[in-house]
Amino acid sequence: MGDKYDCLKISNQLCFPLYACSKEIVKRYKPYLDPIDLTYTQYIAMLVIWEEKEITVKALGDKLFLDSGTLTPVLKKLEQKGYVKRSRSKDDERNLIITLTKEGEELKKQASTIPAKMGKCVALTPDESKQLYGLLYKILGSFDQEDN
Amino acid sequence: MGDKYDCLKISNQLCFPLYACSKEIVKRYKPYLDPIDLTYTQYIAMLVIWEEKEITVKALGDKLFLDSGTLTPVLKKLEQKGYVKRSRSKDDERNLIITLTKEGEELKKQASTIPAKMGKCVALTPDESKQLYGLLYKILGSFDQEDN
DNA sequence: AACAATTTAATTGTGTACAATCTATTCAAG
DNA sequence: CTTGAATAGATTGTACACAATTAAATTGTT
Repeated sequence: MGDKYDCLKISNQLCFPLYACSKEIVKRYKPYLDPIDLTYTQYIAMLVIWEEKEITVKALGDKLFLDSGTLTPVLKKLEQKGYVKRSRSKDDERNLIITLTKEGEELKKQASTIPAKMGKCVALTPDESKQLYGLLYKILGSFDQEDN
Repeated sequence: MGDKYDCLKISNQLCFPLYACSKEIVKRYKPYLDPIDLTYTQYIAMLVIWEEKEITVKALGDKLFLDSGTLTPVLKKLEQKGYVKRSRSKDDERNLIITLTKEGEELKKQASTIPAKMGKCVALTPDESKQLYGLLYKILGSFDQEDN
């Protein structure tokens, strides 16, 4: 039992269940996001925009761990759907400021029922969820540091 | 503190750190996978193929939580790189069997150093890693059940 | 002021992911 | 044996995700 290639077994990888779990949960958002015409990526962008009211693409990217290559098309989509406005900062023309439209603000009400519905789909006790949350943010925190 | 929209705060989501953590770790595989000319998806496919020696696309998809829409191009790429062979089963022509080539088998040696290198990049104690692993597979297990 | 270095977004190209559909093969009921 | 249902892969279309590059604006130094 156990040769020198055991380390390559899929069941010995930590990254794989992380990757699979993430994908499977994101997939389960779809039935709840379809009615408000958002994809998962658009949804988490909206979460931050709802919270911040106004944010640059750079700051949004830092919070979501996404770069402009991903965010530019996502934000153009959200603008096209009428949920946000994109405009350059007067202070510094390099910055693109994202702000909410009235429709975007309205959407918040409908979205507010989603977290509770999704909570039921994760088969963990509240305590286990808290543990998982803590472990994930411990990893993410270490990444923030190494990136300075 | 805490209004009725607190549930929408990004810091109250469990899925988001899962999604971010998965992406960030996958990204950190790149320096180790580039030298053997594999992407992360190609790598996890190879992990299973190394283990199984011979597997159908369907069985591979079940293990990786991926469907043929994703796997077909990935496996064609791996074939093109000379690491695997794709051929229909004689028993049941619907099944496509993936087998290792000699080059694919050789690659295993070079890949075997990767897990240890990646282990260092995750800032968890061995005990925490075990905890995280357990929680993730608890979630994945519950998904397997609901899918029958 | 002048210009090199930095910063912010946008763009381009490659590679997933996945829903929906299609095709070929096999299975199952009559 | 035959037709309808089921199964396995492939295909198509949409949407990320990210590396690498580009372009515009700003900052720092002289």
